[in-house]
Amino acid sequence: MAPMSKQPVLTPQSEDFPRWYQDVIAKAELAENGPVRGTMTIRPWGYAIWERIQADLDSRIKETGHENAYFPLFIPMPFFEREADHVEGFSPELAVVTHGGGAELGEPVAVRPTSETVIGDCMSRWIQSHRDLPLLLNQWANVVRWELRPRLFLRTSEFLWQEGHTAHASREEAVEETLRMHRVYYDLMHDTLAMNPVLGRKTAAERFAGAELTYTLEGLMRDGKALQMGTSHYLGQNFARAFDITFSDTDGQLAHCHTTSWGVSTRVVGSLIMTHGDDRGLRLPPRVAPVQAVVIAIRDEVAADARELHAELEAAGVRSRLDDDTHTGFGRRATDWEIKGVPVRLELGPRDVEQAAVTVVRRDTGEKASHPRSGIGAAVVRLLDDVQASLLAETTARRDAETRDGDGPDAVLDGGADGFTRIAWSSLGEAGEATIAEAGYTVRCLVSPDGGVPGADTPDDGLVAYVARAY
RNA sequence: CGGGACGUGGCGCAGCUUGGUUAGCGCGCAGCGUUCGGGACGCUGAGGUCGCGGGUUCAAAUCCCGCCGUCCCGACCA
Repeated sequence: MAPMSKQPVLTPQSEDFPRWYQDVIAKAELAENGPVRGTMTIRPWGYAIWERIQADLDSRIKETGHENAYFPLFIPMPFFEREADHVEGFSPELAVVTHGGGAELGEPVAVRPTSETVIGDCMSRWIQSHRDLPLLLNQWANVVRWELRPRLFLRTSEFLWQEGHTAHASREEAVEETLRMHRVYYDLMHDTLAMNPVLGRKTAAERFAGAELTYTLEGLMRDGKALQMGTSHYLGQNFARAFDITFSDTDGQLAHCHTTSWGVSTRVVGSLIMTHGDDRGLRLPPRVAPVQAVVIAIRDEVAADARELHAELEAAGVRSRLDDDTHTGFGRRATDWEIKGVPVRLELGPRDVEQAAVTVVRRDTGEKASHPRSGIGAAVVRLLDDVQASLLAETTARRDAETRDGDGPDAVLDGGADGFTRIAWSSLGEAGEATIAEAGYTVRCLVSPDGGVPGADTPDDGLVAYVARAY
């Protein structure tokens, strides 16, 4: 057998990365374009991945004391106009419904691009006293932002996400919440998705419309471009003033709340593809893989053994799938599961059965080995942990190798470099930020010199800018 | 909205310049058989208002006009 040596099914990454991305999405059956430009049909395999992310993040959100709720899709237009920066930021991508019930509406309604406003409106009624605080809410929803240049998962006019919205008595508490959720996102990405994003604070230019502070998680994709994978905002009292979210404090004084919002969307599926994928397809970290191990029965006569093996894996706690579709050639099936990114493949043929063994292939390295049939469950569990760890190690090493230091705008203008360039903010500034923008570079975030996340009161001066081209 | 391209079975394309039999090809799909340890092969078969509307003509996928849609490049974005 000639291992791993077939014609590429996908466009190689080095040849045309965007094309590779599209190929993987199509061939792994993750998603496709919807009939309306910018919309996305998420296919079962893609949705299963999202559901794993969702389940993981949902439990983290609940563990930190938040409750899920659901707010309306339609929002009165005037709501947006109450917060000046917010309207300005979102009006270009707002979808507005002008007709309903066969007639023109007296008041057009917006389709939510985000829910600060409708939720703010509720908060103003739900909060009366400091005893009602903090109010910790989250919703899972779809939102619509009319996009001019859509890309599956990365930028679609409609996408799925989770948006947390909280209200607090003090700035200190709200900031703490903002940073807490920023950290929760990091845990999700690092521990579950095997990604190692750079954590930092957005510059004024990149801040969320209506926020005082925006914290971000910036991943580095395999083509050297950065991707914002999640954000957490301290909204100050901006929305509290706009929506009259007030409470009586312990002294009986009426005060405005401090609010936060934070979100992670189906975009992370795109980042998963571009962080771990290789020329053979997707490589899913075991913890998000809908199927962690696939048992391929090579020939009909081993179908019963394969079924047993599959049951054994399930008993060991592995999300296993049996592929006994021997009608389709072995090679075809092996490649299909590879493209779909299943972390471990167990091939069972007559030779294996004869030797009371099973051929085990790990997706990340392509390594193929024969393993005794006994004790296979525990061995696969160990192997999955290994794959999880090595994907994280690989992407971390890649990020570090593609991060360099520079000084001033010229650091990127001269080099035209991929990856991150670390530049002291003091040598860049808002003028430098504008200059590099013309060459397609942006300050992804500001980080403390020691690599930590800058606190809310840490001034920009003295921080280090991570600069990159971004999606 | 500015610049460029393209709409032909599910997908990818050819045919159009020079109008003329039954609109082809690859992949995919269905049935049968041979295969099966890295995207197998053979045979048979299904599937098309040639984006839409109008015009020219004996005759339009092909020429003309209009419309619609899509994709790529620029200004915004989880």
